[in-house]
Amino acid sequence: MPDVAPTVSVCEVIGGPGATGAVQAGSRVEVRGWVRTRRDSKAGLSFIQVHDGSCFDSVQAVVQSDLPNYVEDVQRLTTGCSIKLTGVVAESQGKGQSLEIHAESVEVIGWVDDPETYPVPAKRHTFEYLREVAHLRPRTNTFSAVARVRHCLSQAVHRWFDENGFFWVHTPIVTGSDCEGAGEMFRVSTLDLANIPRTEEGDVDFSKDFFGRETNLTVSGQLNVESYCLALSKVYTFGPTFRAENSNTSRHLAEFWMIEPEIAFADLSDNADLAESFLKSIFESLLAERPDDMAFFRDRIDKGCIDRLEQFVKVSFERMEYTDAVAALEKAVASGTKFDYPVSWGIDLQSEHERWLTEEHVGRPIVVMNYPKDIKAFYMRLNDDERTVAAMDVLAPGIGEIIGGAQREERLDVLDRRIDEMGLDTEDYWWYRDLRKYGTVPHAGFGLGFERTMAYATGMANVRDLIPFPRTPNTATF
RNA sequence: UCCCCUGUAGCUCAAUUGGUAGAGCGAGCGGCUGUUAACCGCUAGGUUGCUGGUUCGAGUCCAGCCGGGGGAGCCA
Repeated sequence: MPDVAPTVSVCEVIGGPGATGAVQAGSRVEVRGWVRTRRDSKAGLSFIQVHDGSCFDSVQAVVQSDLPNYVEDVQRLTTGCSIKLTGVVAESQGKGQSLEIHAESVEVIGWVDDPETYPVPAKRHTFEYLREVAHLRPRTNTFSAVARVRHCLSQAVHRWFDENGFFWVHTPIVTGSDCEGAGEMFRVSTLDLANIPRTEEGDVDFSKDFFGRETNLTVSGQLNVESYCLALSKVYTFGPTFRAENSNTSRHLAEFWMIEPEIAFADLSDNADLAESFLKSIFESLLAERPDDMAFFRDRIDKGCIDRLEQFVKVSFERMEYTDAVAALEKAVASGTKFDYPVSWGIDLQSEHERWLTEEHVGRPIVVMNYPKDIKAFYMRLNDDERTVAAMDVLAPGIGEIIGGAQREERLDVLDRRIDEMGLDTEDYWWYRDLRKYGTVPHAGFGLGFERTMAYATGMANVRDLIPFPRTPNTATF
């Protein structure tokens, strides 16, 4: 018997997703991880479930009572203890797993001081409770699965863009642009709050601040990424985004991650094509790479999640003009469907309308295109009808809007007119306008909320449970 | 920010018309078992979110505050 056993992951031992197959029955290995449960048999052995996060399932270690530290250590193990064990991988005699580890030694690395107070014992917990122990919730089945899915989708995002000729652009987190216009912003400042410098007029004197001007956390990388788009043709951002809106819903976070591709020499239809093939691809990757976690979400969280994704990657998105969407809604109202908000051309679609369109009307993802110009941002391209802009929203059943995007206004005169109409100041957009002065091209892009995408994929109902440490109004504990 | 619901043991919840708190899970101890949401028995554990009020008496009624959840708006 060799003295050294190679250290391997639980995933390698039990042959989970992505395992290399290097570990077979008969291999002698070392495994490190945390105890999920311990079951004693008075026949003189204990069963320890060990997880290390490398895949969904834990591995069962079978420990005989003749180990020297069986009584003083092994029989005192409780949920959450960290251990290092060596042993031989073997076919299991019991049901529930095919392979297990017959332990030759068990070393306790870290005890759980007081099992009575361990916040995540092996029992059911509500998600609300687990948010209060966000530092320990990744040890639960659900949150380790969420973490792996998050990683898998993140990698799939970068891989897809890379393989399709996109460049990842790191747009700034701190922005001096006060004109991003996508909601309330968090101020970034080093001014002494107890002693704020004032101008002669009595206003806050931001020239004394760190950047010599007013700065905030970004609400979108779009304006910045457009400049790289008009040089590198196909670009994207993927990073944190901050909104200081006082939003208290299962779909909003103050800090969330957003994916924003931007493509040059492209129109709204190209944009919708991009959204569709991109989304399909990352979901295909998820289905292929995390069957263990997805099976868990199907069994315990949302029965339909796998079917839904399999459908999603097969079926083409429904595309619908805003005008036709409103017509469909009006027709529904005429035949008895009740909405809290009235429907007519010119309104922004309410959540209930979007839900009806995607869930009732077509039953799958839908791209709504060409919205009235008055309800959309200044930078969206004005259509020839002069009433609508080339905007699009992708709506998904159960989650609502996951993508908002548009073809951008590339004509300087029209852009200036729109800035004017919106009561904004063209001076503030000098560099953005430069992009239209010097070699402008039609271009388009969109923003995809990463946590919402995860919610759609997993069936998890609240975006607060899809980001490791959620930030919401009144909550930034961890 | 608005509307609704909610706050009792470590966790999830009970407590009849106001009469000073119970269960399940978890934890500890013991029994049993190649066990696996294990099972059986025993034990410990609560100034009922906070402050004030009504009452002989408040978990229960009232007011304010704080926390949590759901929905709306805003959006991703």
